[in-house]
Formats: sequence, C-alpha cells, structure tokens
Amino acid sequence: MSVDVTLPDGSVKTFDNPVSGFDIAKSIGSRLAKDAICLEIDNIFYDLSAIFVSDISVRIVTNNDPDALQILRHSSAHILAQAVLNLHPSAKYGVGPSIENGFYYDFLFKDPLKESDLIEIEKEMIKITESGQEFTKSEISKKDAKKLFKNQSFKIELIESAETDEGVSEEVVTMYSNDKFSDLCKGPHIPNTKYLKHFKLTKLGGAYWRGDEDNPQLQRIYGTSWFTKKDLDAYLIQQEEAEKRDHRKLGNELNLFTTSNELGSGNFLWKPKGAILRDLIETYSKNAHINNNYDLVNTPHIGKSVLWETSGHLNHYKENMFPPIIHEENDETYYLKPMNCPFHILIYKSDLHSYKELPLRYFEFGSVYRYEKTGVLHGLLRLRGFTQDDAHIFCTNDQINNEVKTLLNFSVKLLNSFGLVDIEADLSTKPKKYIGSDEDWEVATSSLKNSLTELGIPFATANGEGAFYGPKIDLHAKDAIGRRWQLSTIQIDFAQPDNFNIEYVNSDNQKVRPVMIHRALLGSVERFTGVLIEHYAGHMPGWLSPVQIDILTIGEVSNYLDEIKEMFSDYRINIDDRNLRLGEKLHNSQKNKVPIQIIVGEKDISASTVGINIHNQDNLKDVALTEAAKLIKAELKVPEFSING
RNA sequence: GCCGGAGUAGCUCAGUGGCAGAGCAGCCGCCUUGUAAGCGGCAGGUCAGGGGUUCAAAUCCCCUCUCCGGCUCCA
Repeated sequence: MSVDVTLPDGSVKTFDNPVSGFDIAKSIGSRLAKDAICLEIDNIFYDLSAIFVSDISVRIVTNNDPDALQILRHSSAHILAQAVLNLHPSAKYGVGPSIENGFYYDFLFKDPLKESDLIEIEKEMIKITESGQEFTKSEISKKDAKKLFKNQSFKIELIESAETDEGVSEEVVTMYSNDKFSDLCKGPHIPNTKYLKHFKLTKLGGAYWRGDEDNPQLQRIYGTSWFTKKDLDAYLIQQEEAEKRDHRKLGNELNLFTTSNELGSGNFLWKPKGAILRDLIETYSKNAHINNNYDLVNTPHIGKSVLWETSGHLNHYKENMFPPIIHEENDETYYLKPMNCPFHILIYKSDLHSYKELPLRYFEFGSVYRYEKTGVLHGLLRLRGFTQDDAHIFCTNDQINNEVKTLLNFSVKLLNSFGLVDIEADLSTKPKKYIGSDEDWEVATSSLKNSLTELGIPFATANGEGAFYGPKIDLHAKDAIGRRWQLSTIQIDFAQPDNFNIEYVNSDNQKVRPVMIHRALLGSVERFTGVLIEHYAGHMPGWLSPVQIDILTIGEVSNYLDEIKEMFSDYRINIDDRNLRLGEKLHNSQKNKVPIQIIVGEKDISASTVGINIHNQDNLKDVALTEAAKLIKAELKVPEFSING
C-alpha cells in the first residue's frame, strides 16, 4: 500500500504508507523542510508530525505564510504558560490564544504578578525554547483529562463545557504536551519549541475569565512573536511610532487641548490652537453638508424626561445617561441628551410634511453627553461629552436605497478630503432582539449591501451586530501606520418614527410613516480630531494647521516685514521678530509643527526675496516674493469638496 | 464598573522615612544673531485633595479625585 500526495501545483508524489508531514516536506526539498511549520489539508491545519495513511491533497505552510504566524503565536502562548507554571506551580491557567500581532495567556495567581515579574518569565521562556522540546499530540478521555487537570479548575470547566475550540470534543479531549507541561488544545503547533526565537512579553493586564464581567478576574500576560528578528524589531518600532503619535501627548505639546481634575473625567477643554483646528474641521464639514442638500438645525443640550420616555432612551439607554437634573419646586425632570435624534424628530413634527419634501435632511453639530464607565475613557477617542456631526434623514421606504448610496459616497469623499483614503466598511445585520418587520429589515439590509457593492467599498458582514431598531454600516479608515479607526456610522431606524408617531402625506393623501436614517460621518469631532492628529503625527496638512506660517526675522527688517505680513494676511501667520538666533527660531517653529517658515533677513530687502522652509521639502533661499506666494498657496490649498469623481 | 500602575514647578522628570531638586519654558540682563536649542541671573511648590501612623512623611497606611495599561462595555 502507498499514499498519493497531491501538491498545490497538481503534481502527485507517492509515499510508503504511513507518511508524515515531515516526510512530505523533506521529499520536496531540504529548504522547504526547514521552513515548514505545518500542513493544510481541506482547510484544516495539521502538525508536521501528523501521520497519513490515505491519499491527500496537501499544502505545506511555511514561515512565510500568515497562517504560520498564528500557529507560532499559539505555541508561544503554550510556552508562556509552561514558563509561568515552572516559576509559579500554584498558578491556575485559563486560555491562551493567538491574537493580532501576538498572543496572551490568562492566569490566576495566589499573589498577583507585577509587571516586573515578566522579565523572569521571559527568561524562563528562553530556556524552554532553547531546549528544543517537541510538542506531542494525544487524545485522552474526558475522565482521564479531569484526573490529569484535577488541580486546574479552569481546565476542568473547559473540559466539562465541551468547548471544541480548546480541544475538547464529546468524549475525548485533544491535548498537547512538551516536557512536563500539558494543555488542552486542538493544535496544530510548531514542531518543537526551538522554532520560537523572536518574541517579547509586552503587557500585563486584567481579564475576566471567559470574558464575562460576573466571572473572577484573571491576570493576562501579553506577548508578541515573529519568525524573524527583523519582523519583531519592525513591530516594536511600529509600537514606538504609535506612542509618538499619541494624540494626548501631541495635544499637550502642541497646546491644543487640556483637561483638569476639577473638570471631571471624559471632558476636554479646547485651547485657542485646538479650537482653531476643530473649527476648521467643523466648518469644512458644515459647508459640505449645506452644499449637498442638508438643512442646518440647532437644538439644546437638555430635554424633559417625557421626551426620553417617548424615544425609549430611558428604557434602553438609561445606564449610559447622566443622572437626571431635577427641579424640585416645579417638579420637573430633565436629562442631558445622549443623542440628538429626539430633538430632530420634534423639529420634523412641528410641521406637516408632504412626500414632495422628502428626503428631508437635518444636520447639526450636536453635543451629546453619555455617562461612559470610567475605565473606557480614552483621551479624545472615548469621551463623556462630545460633538457629533449628526444628521437625520427622513425618507420613504423607496428612497432608502438611493439615500444610502449617496450617503456612503458623501462619507467616503469627506474622509478622503481630510487625507483618510483607505476606507473599509462593516455591515451589521439583524440581531436576535429586534423590532420591525422581517420584510423591512430585508429591504434595509439589502439597500446597505447593494450600496457598498455598487460603490466598491470592501466590507465585512457582522451578523447579528445591528442595533435593535435597524441595520447599520460603519466605515473604518486606515491611518498612516496601518491602524483602523471606526469613524462613520449609518443606521437605518424603523423604531423612532413609530415612537414619535411621525408622518408625511403621500400622493394619495394618506398619512404614512417615514423611515429615518441616523448618520454621523466624522463620528465625533473630538474623536475625529484625535484620529487626524495620530494619522499626521501632529503635522497637520497646511490648510488645517492652527498656525500656517511662521515668519522669522533676522536683523532689522521692519518695513519689509510689513509688506510680507500684508501679502500673507489671508493665512494664519505668526511673527517671531525676537532678538534670537535663526537656529533657535527654527527650532521653536518646527517643534510647534508649523508647516511653513518664511525667513526674512536684511539681505532679502533689496532683492525682494525670502527664504522658505516647507515641511518635508528642501529648504529654499533667495526666493522671489511672488514665487514664494505661489509655493505657499499650493501648500496651503483647501481641498475642494465634491461628491463626483 | 473590575484588576493593576501612577499623580512632585507651566512641561518632561529625579528624589522610597531626616534641608524640595534638574532640564526646558517664563521673567530680567548681556549677545545683534542667515537654516534644528548663544551666555548669565532671578523667580517658580498645599509633593493631586483629605485623614492617619511616626520624634520626623513627597516617601508608610486609609478614603476621595484625576490619569495610564488591560478587561468588560460602545442599544
């Protein structure tokens, strides 16, 4: 008997029966055998040590393959757990999967671990990897497994709850062992621990057992691992780069915003330079909306409790709302608004609407307040008080399709204008608990899907992740260093029109319920500003820079300086005519990330020239003023907003 | 909200039971300056706030506020 092995190129090799993954890899080439990590057969991964007795079609997964990284990281997690148990035999271990860029493992310690303990654990891991222990797979009965893991309560729980993910099936469990360490696991793994060479433990954090808030909290150790030193270093440098771009740090350095102990969590104070930046973003977006058939509206920050009862917020959203504001004498209760929609609906309701008016689009920069848990607050990215570029579109069922398409295009173009060009979407569909008819959901969901397809926006479907009142699309933008940020959200709503009993008159003179679309394109102005700061690493494009030009003088140039000031008075300029050396003035200007420096010295007066430094360009000297004006105009150009092309 | 870490001058940080410190920024003076930080001086503090232990607390303990890393959450 022999085994026929079909390779991805279609060629067939015949082996003696049985044959191992190693044998197959070796027969193709010694280099491949060295780089091989595991096998893929019918979309399932197998260890290289797996034995085959019948014909198979196989792909050998090497260390160049993204799938191999998952396996390396999963094995890294095992080795981490092994190291931890070597050092802390009483520790209970939970689960340890591979994740994006790395891996983690959760533990419960008698004495909590400190961040500094990670060094020792890393050393122990190195010992394990250097000793080249083989991962061996075995299948044992649940009964035996329970005996083996009798001191490991989390493992017992996993065995009992038959989590197939963790290597448990109905009667037997799959287990991997190396040296004295064993773990439930369906595999596969790297052939032996020596394959793990480039790794680092990165973080220590808390995590609930099985991700449930009601379960005990474990300590989670995070790490990263890679096949080459180059990849590891690149990852660590990328992390450092991300740290340098932190909008909280840059916001402080560039004097954009601040906060205060007395202010309270989740709110920020915008300093003059930050306020300019925000205002530029808001004005740009506002004009784009006005020019694209939106009507500006404006609404207050608080509303009476009856409004929030009608909207359902007090039923569905109360724990995210600030506590009520109660006027005891007048027996009135108000709430700060967590959303703008009820106000926009009240505006809609204040008039009788004809089908001829629809779609009606109400736009507002609406500041909302949500009582987020303290632990989730994060700079400008997660706040308790923030401003949405919010609009509500009232339209007929027939108009949904076209509206969504227009909206998606509008959103992508708006994000593009701010330099975010790599856009992807998530489509969230009907959840378990929902309101409205299946038919409505079907229409709305397919409208969203068709629009994404038609516009060629790549999207992933998040099944069951929609809001209870309707499906939604979220747009994500990739930033300059490849991180994803969720920005736009477009949600179809069947509930609020019912709650508020809103209507329009159709061509048959019947009163009919409109559909509502909620949408925020930048998301929140604060969050969006934070994302832009991170995307540009604080070097905002010229048109968004709080200060666009620093004019730096050398010597006595006052008359000529007046001429230059006049010439560039349309821009946001700042003049440094202090008695300092040019080097110091440049240093200051560049520290403030001002995109353009104009250098004016005594030698420039007679020839009407200046020096110009433009960020990321070569420094220029003796440039004629007219030429300088042209360069500056180009650098500070405000992008035109157009939904076409 | 939960687990862990932190809060010292405007900013970045040193100081772990015994005199409150540095650099930058600020102010005053000198230098008259051409492409990435000239020189000197001065001033700057309720060591987040409150309580406790101690002969003595920035330092140890408790409470509160705020921030940071995670988890959970983000209808």
